[in-house]
Amino acid sequence: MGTGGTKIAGEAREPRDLLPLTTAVLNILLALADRERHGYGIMREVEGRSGGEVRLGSGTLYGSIKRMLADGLIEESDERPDPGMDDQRRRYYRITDLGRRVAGAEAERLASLVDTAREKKLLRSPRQRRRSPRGHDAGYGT
Amino acid sequence: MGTGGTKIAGEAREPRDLLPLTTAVLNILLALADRERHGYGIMREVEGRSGGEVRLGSGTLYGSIKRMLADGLIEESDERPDPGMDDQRRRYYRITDLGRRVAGAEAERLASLVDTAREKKLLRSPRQRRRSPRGHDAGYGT
DNA sequence: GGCACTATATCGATAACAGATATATCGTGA
DNA sequence: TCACGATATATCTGTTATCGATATAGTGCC
Repeated sequence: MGTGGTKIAGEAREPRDLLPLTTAVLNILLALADRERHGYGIMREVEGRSGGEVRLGSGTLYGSIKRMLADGLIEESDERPDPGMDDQRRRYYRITDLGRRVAGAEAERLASLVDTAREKKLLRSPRQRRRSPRGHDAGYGT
Repeated sequence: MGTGGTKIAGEAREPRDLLPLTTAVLNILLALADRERHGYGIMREVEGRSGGEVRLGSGTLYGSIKRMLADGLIEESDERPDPGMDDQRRRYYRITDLGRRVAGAEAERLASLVDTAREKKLLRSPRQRRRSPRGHDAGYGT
């Protein structure tokens, strides 16, 4: 995953063996952190959360999902979270405990880089809030 | 640059054309933020700052430097910051204004991801300080 | 002189990426 | 009912970044 990571696919049981993550993988884990979603729903959540700036190509999305399944970061769900709308093409995914720990470890790693950037005066505001105008989870995933 | 980035090498004049950055490129920019350094010195600064966890391979390092020069993120310096120790093999680099802006923009992007991870309860501590036992800039670069 | 460390650079194999393409289903409205 | 745009998954191709190995050589010290 890293582009630049040390990991043994399919055998890793500890978060650090899977780090660092690519932005795509981290974004997918973040999208799945609060609820199960299907691939296309993940795509829209990421795009919505970033205000349209981050976009996952379908090749990146489905390629990442395949690898993440093999690594045990996510797993497929049999449930249909949206009973009223049962599109049979959809495949839903759920984040695993390992996925949570890996995402947390990666976020800590990034937070450390951000801290360094602050210390070295590369970030203007010491603590800024930039969120998109509207909520980032309105309707995605259904 | 990204693994996953939209940029036109050599033509970009605005930070966003160069985003997202790879971890390697961001680390190099952070290492150069407070002083000029040569390649090997960058390598040790990154390793030291992360407590030995992040390591830049030489292929990654010099390949990144070449691209960053082409993109105008860094430039070569003629000065010898360490007069007493003048190793002629060394090539020193300096961060450019563009490099500063790009690093800042990237750090903001990452800070946004970290915020999302906090909101979704993937980070235990809301604000942690993890620095290596000793200062991270003791002696590197000389 | 000999040796470890410093220092830059390139090469090959691998992995991840974007975007295009393929295929098919779904919802809506003419 | 049929056409169409949006939804949805999947694969393929070309490009790029990465690691680790390899090459080459200067430096400091005993």
